[in-house]
Amino acid sequence: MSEAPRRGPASDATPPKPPIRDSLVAAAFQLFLEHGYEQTTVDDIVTLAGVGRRSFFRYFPSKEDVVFPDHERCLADMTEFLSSGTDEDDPVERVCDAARLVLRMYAENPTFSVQRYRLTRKVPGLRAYELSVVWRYERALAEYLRVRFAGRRDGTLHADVIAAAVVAAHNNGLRSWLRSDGQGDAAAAVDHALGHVRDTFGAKGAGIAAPAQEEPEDVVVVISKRGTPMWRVVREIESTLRQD
Amino acid sequence: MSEAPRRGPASDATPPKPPIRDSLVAAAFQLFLEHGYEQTTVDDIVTLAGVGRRSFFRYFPSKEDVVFPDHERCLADMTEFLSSGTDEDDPVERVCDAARLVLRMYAENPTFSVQRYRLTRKVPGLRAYELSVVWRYERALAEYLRVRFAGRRDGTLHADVIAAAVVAAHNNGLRSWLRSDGQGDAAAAVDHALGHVRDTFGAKGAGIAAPAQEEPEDVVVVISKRGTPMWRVVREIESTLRQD
DNA sequence: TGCGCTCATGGCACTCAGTTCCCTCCAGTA
DNA sequence: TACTGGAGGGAACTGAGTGCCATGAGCGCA
Repeated sequence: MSEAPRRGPASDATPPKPPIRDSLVAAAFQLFLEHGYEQTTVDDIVTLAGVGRRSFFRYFPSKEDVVFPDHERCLADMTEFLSSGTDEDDPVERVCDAARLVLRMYAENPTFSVQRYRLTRKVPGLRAYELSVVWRYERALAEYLRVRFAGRRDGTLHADVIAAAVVAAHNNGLRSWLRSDGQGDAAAAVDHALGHVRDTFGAKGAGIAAPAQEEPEDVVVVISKRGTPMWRVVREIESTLRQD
Repeated sequence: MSEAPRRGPASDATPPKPPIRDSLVAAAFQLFLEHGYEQTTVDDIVTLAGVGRRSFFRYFPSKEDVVFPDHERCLADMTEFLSSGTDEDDPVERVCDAARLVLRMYAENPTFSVQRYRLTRKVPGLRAYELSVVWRYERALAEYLRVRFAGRRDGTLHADVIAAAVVAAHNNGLRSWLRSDGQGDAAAAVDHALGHVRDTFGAKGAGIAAPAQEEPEDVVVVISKRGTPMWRVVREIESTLRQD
C-alpha cells in the first residue's frame, strides 16, 4: 500500500503499531486514491485509521496537510542548510544545492511522490496548497540571496528573480520526472535544469547587468535605443537614481 | 468609502443603485478593514450589502474571491493579449508587456490595491489565494513562451524560467510600489525591474545598463554625474537624440 | 389581458472542515 | 493512595459552501 513518509526524529523502535501520524497518512492516501480527495471526509480517514477525529487535527492543521506530511521538515532542513553556509560559497550554487534538498525528499519515496503528484494535479485545493508550500521554499531562497546581495544595487530584485528562476527550473525537472512515473533519473533532470540557471546567473556568467559595479561612484551610464519615447527614458533614469 | 473596482462591460447608466456585485465588494472591504478578514463572516457582508446570503456565492465562488474581484477579467485580458501577438514580436518583450497589464489593473485603483495588499500580507488564507492567482498568470506567460520556443532545445525549460523571472520581477516592482502606499511611480518601478529581466533573457538588450555589445548605430550613451539636475540630463538626451 | 416562460434573487436546510471544551486513560511519582 | 500532566476521545459549536425550491419581476405571445 502507499508507503508512509519518513518519521520524525522520534524513537526508531516501533515494531508492532505504527504511530498515529503514519496511520493517518496511510489511511488518507488509500481513500484519496480510491474515492478521490474531495469525496473523502476526515471522518472517513479517522475511521479507517482507527483514531478519534480530534486526533487528526492534532497531527495535521488541515485536511490538506496530510497530503504533504514531510514538507515542514524539508523546509526546516533547507533554511538550516542555507544558514550554515559561508561567505565563500557562490550564492547561486548554494541556492541550487538547497533546491536539490527538496528533490531528494521527493526522490526518497518515488511512488508516494508520483501518487501525490497525480492528486495535486487534479484537485485545485491541493494545487493551491502546494503553491503556498513552494512559495515558502522560494522565500527561503530569496531571503538568503537578499542577504548575500545586500549592498549590491538592486540586490533584492536580483535575489527575487534568481530565487524564482531556481524554483521554476527545479520544478520543471521535478515534474518531468514525476510524469515519467518516477522511472527516469530525477537528479539528472533537475541538474540539467539548474545548469541553465547557473549559466544564466552564475558567477562566470557575469550576472545580470550589474550596473556600474566597477564604475566610479558618481557616474551613471544610460544606454537607450534610439527612438525610445522620452518619457520612458526619463522614467528609467529616475528609477535607477532612486536608491532602492 | 472604499472604491469599487471597475464594472464589467455592462450598461454604463446605473445612477441610483450600484449593482449587487459592487455592493458586496464595498461591504466586504469595509468590514475586512474594520474587523479583520477572519472576524468577518459572509453573513455580516450580505447583511451590510442588503442582499441575500445565497447571492453572495452566486457572484463569488468563495469568500476569498471577493478580495480579488477583477483578476479574472485581467487574466482574460492577458491571455487575449498574448494570443493576439505576431511572430515578429520579441517573446520576452511580449511577456513583459503582458505583465504590465496586471500592473495597470493595480494602478487603476491605488487605494483599493494598497488596502488589499495590507490584507493579503496578514491573512495566510488570502496569501494562498493570491499565490494561486499569480500562478495562473505565470502559466499563461509560460504557455505563450512554450509555443514561441517550440522546437528550440529545452524550450519549455526556458519558457518556465523566463515566465517565473518576469513574474518575480513584476511582483518585486509592484510590491515596492504598494509598500509606498501607492505614492511612487508604479510603472517606473515595474519597468525598472522588468528591464533587468529583459537584459538577462531578451534578444536585444536595449535598456538601462545593458551589456554594451550592441551595434553603436542603435544606441545612445549618456554619461552624467550623479547629482546632476534632472532637467540637465533630459536636455542632454534630447539634444543627442535630435541629431538624426 | 392573461398565460407561460425565463431569470435573478431570497430563504432554508444540509454537509463538512475546523475549533472549543471537557472527559477518560495512563504513566510516573511522592 | 493520591496527585499530576500529557495523550487521546468525543460532543457540540461555528462558519463556508451547496442544493433545492419558492417568489417575483420582466417579457414574448396568443
